Amino acid sequence: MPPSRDDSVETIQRELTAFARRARATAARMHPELSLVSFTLLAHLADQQGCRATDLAAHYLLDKSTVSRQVAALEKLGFVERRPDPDDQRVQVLHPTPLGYETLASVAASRRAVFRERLADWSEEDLSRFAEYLERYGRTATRSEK
Amino acid sequence: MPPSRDDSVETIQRELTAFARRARATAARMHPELSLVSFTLLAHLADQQGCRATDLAAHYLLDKSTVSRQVAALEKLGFVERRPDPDDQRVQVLHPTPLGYETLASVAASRRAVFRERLADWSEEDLSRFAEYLERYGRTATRSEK
DNA sequence: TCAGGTGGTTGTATAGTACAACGTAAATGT
DNA sequence: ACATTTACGTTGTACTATACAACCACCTGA
Repeated sequence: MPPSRDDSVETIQRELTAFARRARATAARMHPELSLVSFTLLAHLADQQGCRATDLAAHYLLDKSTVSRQVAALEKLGFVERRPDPDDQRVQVLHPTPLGYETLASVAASRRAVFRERLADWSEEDLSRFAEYLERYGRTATRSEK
Repeated sequence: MPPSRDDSVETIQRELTAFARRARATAARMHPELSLVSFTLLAHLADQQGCRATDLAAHYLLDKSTVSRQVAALEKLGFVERRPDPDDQRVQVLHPTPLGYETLASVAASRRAVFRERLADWSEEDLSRFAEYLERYGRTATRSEK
């Protein structure tokens, strides 16, 4: 007998919740030097080739004060540098430093390794379907939070 | 062209991470009276029909001090009661109170509603496959953290 | 030009978490 | 049987991530 719609929803909810509960601690244990949040912010900077604190806040639905402090921490660690915006003196354009890029690459690699190992015995087809489902879920979830 | 194995792994990682980052805040906004963690602990008590603080800590990989404080908070809110264990005076068996069951049911219902709405336009087949994938992922993830 | 909006920091408060030290109770080994 | 070790739980302390509010400096448009 196939699971009912409600059963599936229940399972999805339970598993995502469990994952959320574990994620931070796991990430922190794996990379004491770069928390889940810092990692994400730094990755975004690398991806965007620099952006403003406000952009980070908007993109991740964080308060600007939170971003301000996270960025300050990243700067203190030497992972991020601030460049003035010639068109607007209020603005600081944030960029990863070479050390930032390096650290990001190494953390990203080791995170990837963990996931890859964890998903080692999945078929290619299952992997791509799982990825698709998560993206789809992420799109609606993000939308409803805005 | 189908995505490569690495692309899929990358996506899965990114989406799960994004979800983790959002989950707590979202849950807190939805249910100020019962955080994600409290909810989870209370749900476990209901599910197990009572258990010890140590069991909660082991099951959720939390420090016993964390559990102690969470339980104290739940008790203060009137959601949990402690019963002595006749066989071991050190032990307190934790049970949801009637109010605890009630609150749990209402929060669970509203959480379910959010998920149901979010997944409303998914086909039954996609839902059940997504649920399966998450369970499968959860099993390996849990194992590798222990 | 000046009123209101924007970018960012800082003060304050809260939740969740870990680790260490502790008290008490049970279990174990000699 | 007693001493040692282990187990359960609490409390003190500290840290991270977070939000909100107050603020300053700067920009923009009527």
